[in-house]
Amino acid sequence: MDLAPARGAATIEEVAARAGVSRSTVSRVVNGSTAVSPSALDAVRRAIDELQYVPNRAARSLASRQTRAIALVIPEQTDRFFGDPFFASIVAGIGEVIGESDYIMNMLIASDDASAKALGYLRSGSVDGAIVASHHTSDTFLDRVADVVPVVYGGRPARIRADDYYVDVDNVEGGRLATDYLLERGHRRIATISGPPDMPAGIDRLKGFRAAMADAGVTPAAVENGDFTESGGASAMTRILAAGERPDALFVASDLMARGAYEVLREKGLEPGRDIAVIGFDDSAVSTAVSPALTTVRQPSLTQGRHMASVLLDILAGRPAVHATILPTEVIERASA
Amino acid sequence: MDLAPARGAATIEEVAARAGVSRSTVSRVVNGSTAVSPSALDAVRRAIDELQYVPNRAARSLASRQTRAIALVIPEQTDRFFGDPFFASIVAGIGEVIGESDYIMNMLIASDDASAKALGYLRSGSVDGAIVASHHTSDTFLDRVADVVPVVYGGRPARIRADDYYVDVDNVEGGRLATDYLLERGHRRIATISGPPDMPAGIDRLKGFRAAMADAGVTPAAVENGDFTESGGASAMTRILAAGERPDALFVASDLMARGAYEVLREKGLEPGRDIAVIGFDDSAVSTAVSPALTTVRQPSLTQGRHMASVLLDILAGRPAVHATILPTEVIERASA
DNA sequence: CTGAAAGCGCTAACAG
DNA sequence: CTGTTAGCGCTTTCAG
Repeated sequence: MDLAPARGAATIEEVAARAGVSRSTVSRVVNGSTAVSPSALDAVRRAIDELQYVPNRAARSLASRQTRAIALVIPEQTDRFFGDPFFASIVAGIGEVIGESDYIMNMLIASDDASAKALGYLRSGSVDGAIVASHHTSDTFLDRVADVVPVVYGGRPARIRADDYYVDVDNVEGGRLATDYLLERGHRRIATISGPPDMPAGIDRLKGFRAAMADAGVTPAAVENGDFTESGGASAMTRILAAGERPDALFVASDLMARGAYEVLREKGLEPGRDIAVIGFDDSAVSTAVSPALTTVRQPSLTQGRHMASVLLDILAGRPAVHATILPTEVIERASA
Repeated sequence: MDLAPARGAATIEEVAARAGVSRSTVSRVVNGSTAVSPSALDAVRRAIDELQYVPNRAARSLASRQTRAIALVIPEQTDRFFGDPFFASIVAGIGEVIGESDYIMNMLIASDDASAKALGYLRSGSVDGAIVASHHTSDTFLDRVADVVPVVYGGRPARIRADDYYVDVDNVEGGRLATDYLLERGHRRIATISGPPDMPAGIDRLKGFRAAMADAGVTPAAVENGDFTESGGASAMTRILAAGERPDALFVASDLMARGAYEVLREKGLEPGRDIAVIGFDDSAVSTAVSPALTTVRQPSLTQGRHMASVLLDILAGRPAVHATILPTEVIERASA
């Protein structure tokens, strides 16, 4: 705030003057062009250093028509975003890959009330592309983003369009695996706490559950939907228990909801893993934090995040990119089922 | 991607042409100037609508020398950021206030390996100001941010400079309150699991602990530092128990660490709240999620977040802003102490 | 109330 | 290898 190029950073012009070259030459070294003589390169580097020069991003993007920035859009309320370990993994995976690129990533929490602003931002040419971390069928504003910049979705979009890009886990298969696991162990009064009916992940896991049950000729004991939160899982559990005949096994579409179910079960004097088999979905940190440790369907969220980022980078680089990537799931056996 | 202004959004020029006015007039309506005739205003609005015009942010910021964006910098590893409910509250508070302004907020996770990139971003004129959500003494790169844009720190900066702005909770007082609470209930063999020694919040809470103990003429049974994570709390607890005489009370500098301590205590057959009094710090969601519910020191994180955002908005608007805001803490009595 | 003109700081052909 | 010349899309005086 004192020495250095005063307040109001140095410009390329000043660097050029100090190095005794033209703006173009400075621009070349900044952008790593090889066509610069060693002496010029040296002079420019020194000047940049002395002036603490950092190119102005707005000017750069205006001239080059690209921003070297991507947005990570989170269409969720803040508390759900932070409350679910799933997002932590996704973000970590994305951050890892973007971190190695020369793009900067900025996260936008686009909860309902902030979606208009987020949309405006994305449409104003502020980023070269976007990753949308989760998806509700009600997120219509997202469609308008894809009209302006390349978008990669986390999870199958509610309405797939031919040129969409997305990375998903095989939720249908995961739901089926979980259900088969329960079926194989002789359970027949199987209930499920499903995900929200407005999210593809929720819909697909339930679909897998239903398919497995149908294949086995077994009728579901109960189907209640939660919203992927702990409290949502708890109230779904309460409803199931209130409904009548107690199930002997339970497929819960997310670990967090399973934790909520655990609590309700215990309140009713039912011990998970002993009185009722419970299998979750995610294999997030909560599955080992609860007791008994939760048997669950593992979904590779970190990998999913990495893939999303790679696909976007491919698109931006003009490389051929895969439209649909589906990652496998597997049952992780622990103590609850 | 088809109709509308093709790919490559409409420009102000096109809007002006369509509305039959000059660029200046379009600019005026976009920026809400009153000096526009009703008829022109109407024509421009219609044109904007038809063309789906959104001003280019780069061009705008280049010309106006402001970005209408602020950065929320998180100098933490991704897993700690997501793992600690403290950040959820801070972000929610900030988001709330920024959401009502016409600034857009972008979150930057500036973990060690990403800090150079983040710094470059902040210095490239991409934002008008920044909020730094937490602070380690090792975060020297942050000092260089403050040289370029106004910064508001969450928590007292490690080295305060005269013109710094920050919003903190009274950590020293909080540590003292917690300790006094234990002392007043007759405990004398009091240990503490402190925060990381490189974070002001950790340092200050420990300082309060020490001051209260000294005032009471009692020597601490043990002082072990954790790192504000659950596992850090667990290993600190293990060390305390291994060290010798078992304490009868424990002040843990964060709820999350207290949860870790709970586990270790139980493994050793010690029941929190019965065999050993435990008081935490934060009053985050985990304090009621654990059993027995954790007596803790409440810090108003949501409020802190709101304040941080307000201060930054004040600065940016050229309004007088408060340099240091210190928020009060209070003990919330529950079952563990 | 409105248009013309002059940049903001940078990149990108285009000559040399 | 290097400088010159045009803009990128917008805001902002300054006249009128």
